Amino acid sequence: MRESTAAGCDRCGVDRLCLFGRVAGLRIRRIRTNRGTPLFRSGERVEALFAIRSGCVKEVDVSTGRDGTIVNFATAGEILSLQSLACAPSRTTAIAVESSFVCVVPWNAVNQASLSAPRITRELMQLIAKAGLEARESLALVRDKEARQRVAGFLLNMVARSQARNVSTCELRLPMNRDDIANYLGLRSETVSRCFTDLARQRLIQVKAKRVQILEECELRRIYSGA
Amino acid sequence: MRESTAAGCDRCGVDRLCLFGRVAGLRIRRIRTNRGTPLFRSGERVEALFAIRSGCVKEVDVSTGRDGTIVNFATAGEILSLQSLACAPSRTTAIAVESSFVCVVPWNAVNQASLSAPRITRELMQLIAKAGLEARESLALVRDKEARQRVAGFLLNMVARSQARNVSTCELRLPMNRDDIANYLGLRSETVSRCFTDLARQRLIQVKAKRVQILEECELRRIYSGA
DNA sequence: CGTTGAGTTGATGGAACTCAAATAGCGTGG
DNA sequence: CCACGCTATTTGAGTTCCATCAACTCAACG
Repeated sequence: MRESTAAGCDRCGVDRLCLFGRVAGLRIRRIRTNRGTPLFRSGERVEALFAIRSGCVKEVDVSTGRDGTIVNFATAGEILSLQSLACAPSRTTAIAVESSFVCVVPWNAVNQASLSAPRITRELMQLIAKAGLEARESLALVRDKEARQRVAGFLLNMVARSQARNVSTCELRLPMNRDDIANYLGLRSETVSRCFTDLARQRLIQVKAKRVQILEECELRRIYSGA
Repeated sequence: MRESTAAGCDRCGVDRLCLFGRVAGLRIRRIRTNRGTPLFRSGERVEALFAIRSGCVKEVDVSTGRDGTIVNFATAGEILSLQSLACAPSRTTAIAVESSFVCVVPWNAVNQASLSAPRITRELMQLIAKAGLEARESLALVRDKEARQRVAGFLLNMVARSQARNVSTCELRLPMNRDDIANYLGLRSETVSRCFTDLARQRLIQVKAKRVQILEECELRRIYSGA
């Protein structure tokens, strides 16, 4: 709809692609999704790359029984469907956790652009590899860790990602509800809740619904890495 | 040492790269590692892509306290260090689980080759994306699953990977010991052992040390996906 | 035959799940 | 503004599953 370098792109993780894309004439569409609305569904062929401008989108693996498992939360500045080029139909469904603005960059446009500029190819590969590393990190987050550690790690991760784009702050707004957090961490919402109150009782954090303040980041980090 | 298309390359996951590489003059070194020997260590800059020709190599995240956590087993035909281009120093250490033969393909050679042939770039991206997807799968394997399910899923995964290169067979040889399996699955070796005997008691598998026969794959699959 | 290391089995406690009930938030309409 | 209903979250009690620790089996080896 708009020019790809409109206000906010400088904080967007895809900005480099956008800049290169502008050179090659990349067309970028922006869409708005409401809470609960899917960006793409499991089984569909994903033809585009989704860059989250604002809001939060969860990627859900619906193949694993029940209501599926959340494999990733993508927040402002992050990119979705990076590994979709590997398998024709997507294995995940992407659902907005809250109202979100998303840039949609068609894959063939990206590929076009990357043909003319090898640097784009390189950036792209690094982004894909990074997405893989993040999957490994969330693996480390849930395996061998008990509930308190997982929750601590989750908070630290959210803070780090929030600080990557905002000014350094310890005030955190969690876009998703407890059930989603629990799902993502392989726990139950009750357990997550207990951990929150537990950490709050120790004065490491302060919780008020979706607002969390990190009071003792160091101590939290100590808990995460096996207190 | 040898020509890259020597006997066995047709079963190797990297064969396409090798073939293209031959065109561009890729130099491929082959090395042999004994059990316990590291291919590369955490913190080192990984300059090459490692393709396992035979044997088994485990990738260990040593940052997570104790003796580290195994994030991946690479067996014949699979490729290691695909996401190393995303972060300068490797976050994992790669250790041979048994005596292994490995092809070492320098990254700059790969990049050279990919400059001249866009198809190689594309293959490479798909391989990297696939590695990311596999990380997500192993995430699904340990999260929300109880011990029996994890072990069942592990066996199914090993069988599938073994069948991808051998003739279809239900006879399986596990290259790694129980501790490594337990580590990989986020369990204890005792628990893995119990699950094995449990599944064997149900006549779904037959276990004899490192040799496992899959008797009822369907039933195993049923257990994996939440019996 | 004793030693060593890997693997199995048994007994026990603790962490997290389950079910259930209480409480807090939040938007809606009176 | 307050009452209402709805949902999200917190808290409590009982149960299950797995980690822990320890004993035991088995095979390989000198």
